Amino acid sequence: MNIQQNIRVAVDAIVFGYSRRQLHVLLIRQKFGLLKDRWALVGGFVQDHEPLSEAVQRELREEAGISVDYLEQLYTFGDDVHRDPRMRVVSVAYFALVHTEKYQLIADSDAEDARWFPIDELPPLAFDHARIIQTAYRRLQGKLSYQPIGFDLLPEHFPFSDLENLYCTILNTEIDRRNFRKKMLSFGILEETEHSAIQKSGRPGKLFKFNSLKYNDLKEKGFVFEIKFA
Amino acid sequence: MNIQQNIRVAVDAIVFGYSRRQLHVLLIRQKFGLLKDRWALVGGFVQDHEPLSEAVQRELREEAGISVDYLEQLYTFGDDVHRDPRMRVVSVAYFALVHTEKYQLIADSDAEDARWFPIDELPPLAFDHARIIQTAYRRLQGKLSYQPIGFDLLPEHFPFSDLENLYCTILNTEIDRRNFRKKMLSFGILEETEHSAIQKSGRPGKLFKFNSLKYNDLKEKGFVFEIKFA
DNA sequence: AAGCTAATGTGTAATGAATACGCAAATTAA
DNA sequence: TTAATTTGCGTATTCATTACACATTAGCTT
Repeated sequence: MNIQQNIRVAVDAIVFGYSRRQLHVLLIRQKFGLLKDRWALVGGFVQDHEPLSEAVQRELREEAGISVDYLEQLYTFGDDVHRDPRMRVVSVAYFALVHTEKYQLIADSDAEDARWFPIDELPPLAFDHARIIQTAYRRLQGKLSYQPIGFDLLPEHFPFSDLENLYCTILNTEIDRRNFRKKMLSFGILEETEHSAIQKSGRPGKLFKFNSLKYNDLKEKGFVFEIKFA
Repeated sequence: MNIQQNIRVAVDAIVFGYSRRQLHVLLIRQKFGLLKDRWALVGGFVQDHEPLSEAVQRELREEAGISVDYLEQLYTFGDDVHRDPRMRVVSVAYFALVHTEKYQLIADSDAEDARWFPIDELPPLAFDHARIIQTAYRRLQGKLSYQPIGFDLLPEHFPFSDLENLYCTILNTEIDRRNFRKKMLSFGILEETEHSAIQKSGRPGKLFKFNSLKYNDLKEKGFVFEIKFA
């Protein structure tokens, strides 16, 4: 096999977090090169004997100090030959979600020049990263309607209204609170805890937790977690 | 940017065809190397200044002499560092569909060592291509239920029963003929033609054609072409 | 030509899920 | 105490899916 190639393989991670009723994306500030000080996705070149998904996790650790709760391959960007002006780079993008607890940790430690941005207040981005984020956002919206993926964005215990708000903001739609609750509970993947959420006003709500065992059980049986809105 | 990398980027195409009530996959016989005479997917290395999708089309032209009607990126296989025993190869797999007319042309010209295999009668395959085909097959099954993608596997004019059989065989399920017809027609993306299909027995059926203009129109408006089965 | 078989084409009742609400209960703030 | 707010539960209506029935039109057989 004698084919010489001059193409680099990179990975990029679109990490989503949710807090203060907003969807956030993790970005890091470029430290070197032409695009110094521009904001960009976490990412970098893959090492010769490193599986792609491990490369993502390594970059997330090195550049932002986090490990994620959900990771899946999104898309490989390699049709634009000049994505990176310096050389031909094919980038395998991954789509990641983190629980809001970890979220806080990172958001506070700004030392590393890693920061969360609300999805609708993104700064100018390096390369084609704006487009990549749009692709990831659409994927998130799509997945949310037939997979209970939203729990990876919430803390372990949460009031029902937080879950409802998450769906509203990410899908950018209005939901009937009562029907949403009914449908979501009917899946049988939520557990009521003993704790309650104390609030500024109104009746205190019970805290729920996601039961991943029951979820996996149902998923194996081919159950579909479709959730629609009026 | 000083990072030396020794990873090759390849593309592979999973081409599906449909005929004689069976789903088929296009394979080519390896002519060189360790895996000589093994069957494999159409594919090869990407050239330095070539977009990924063009690389796929080039390989399809060079190795099988076809152009496809539908092409979309499937997944990038690069977690198994020894997929290809000779070196590290990251392969971007594409998922393709061809109309049955073209199908016949290829199937007859066996000269190039390109052949169609029924999906459930695949020969031993090179590399991890069996796994890749399984991934593609599942994607096809998934897509079929919410996108009218099946028309890319049929000739321009077809009787309704052919469409129904396509759904049955690919999804491996039984369908109520009457409800399927009703639902499919309700989308408004099919046109009745003047022609009829003459058959061995039974009342002759009208031939239909897929109206891609209407389809694109509805798709833009966010219409969902979901089709379920009992 | 009459009758059988096979496939198409249309209709309709029954079922079940999604939707649109109403309203009581539990808490805080005034 | 009262108003405001949020949770939690219930129910009638609407709409889509499902399960069928049956007439129609052809070829084939006798």
